[in-house]
Amino acid sequence: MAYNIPVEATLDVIGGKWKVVIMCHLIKGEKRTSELKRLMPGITQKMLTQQLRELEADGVVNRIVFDQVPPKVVYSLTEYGWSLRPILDAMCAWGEGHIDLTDAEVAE
Amino acid sequence: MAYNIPVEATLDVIGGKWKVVIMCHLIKGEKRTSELKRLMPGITQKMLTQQLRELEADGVVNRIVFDQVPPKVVYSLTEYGWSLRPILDAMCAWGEGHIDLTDAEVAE
DNA sequence: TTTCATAGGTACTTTTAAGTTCCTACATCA
DNA sequence: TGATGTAGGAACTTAAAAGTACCTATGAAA
Repeated sequence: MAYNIPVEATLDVIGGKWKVVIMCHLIKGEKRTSELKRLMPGITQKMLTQQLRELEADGVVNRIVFDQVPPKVVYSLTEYGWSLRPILDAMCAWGEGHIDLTDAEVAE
Repeated sequence: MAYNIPVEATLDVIGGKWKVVIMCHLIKGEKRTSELKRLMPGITQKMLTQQLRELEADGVVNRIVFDQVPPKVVYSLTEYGWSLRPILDAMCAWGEGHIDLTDAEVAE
């Protein structure tokens, strides 16, 4: 598909409500499914799996299944996923610097 | 509202299908509504207005109305909006470097 | 033996995002 | 005179995203 502006290609990969959050967690190291769920109390099992599948299909996330019971699956960023790091870092940094300043700065 | 991770604050402001695209255009200079519409052939008048209103409400975009007929309205980034620039730059750069490499790189 | 935790799958519903169509006002130009 | 461009409002519909509830398998621990 053709884009009107290159940044749309980026949005295709990291757009949506959860992908950036998931990747921000994976930046700090690989995580198994249950860890991610705990880190994101707002996400449902279904959405987590779905988003991880899409990230995997885009080559951004790696999925490693351990053949054991109870099941163990570990997710991590691929090399390709690491190429998104400047974006993730910038987004995280901005968020840290502007949490609720949207409201608070007016009062200050 | 409380966030589980700071980056959610960022997503609150620039999340969605159009906001990043709009801001990427505004980075290059102020634009009037019709210009933005031409730059984004896929957006509808309604969505454009709606997204600009939200960006304005978040203090990211400036709206200047010229009292003339036919109407003229010019949008630009506020100083606060400029603080998002590192994110926008990173996203644009990634998009430029990875357009359809998602498909092409496999073939190569 | 029953319960628990794990990593999902499936079917269904709800919510939100986005799109469509039709409307206004008025100066300008053909 | 009548069409054109501008910026947007309002009502309505459709599509996509997200959520809910319930299901599986199995080894280990209580």
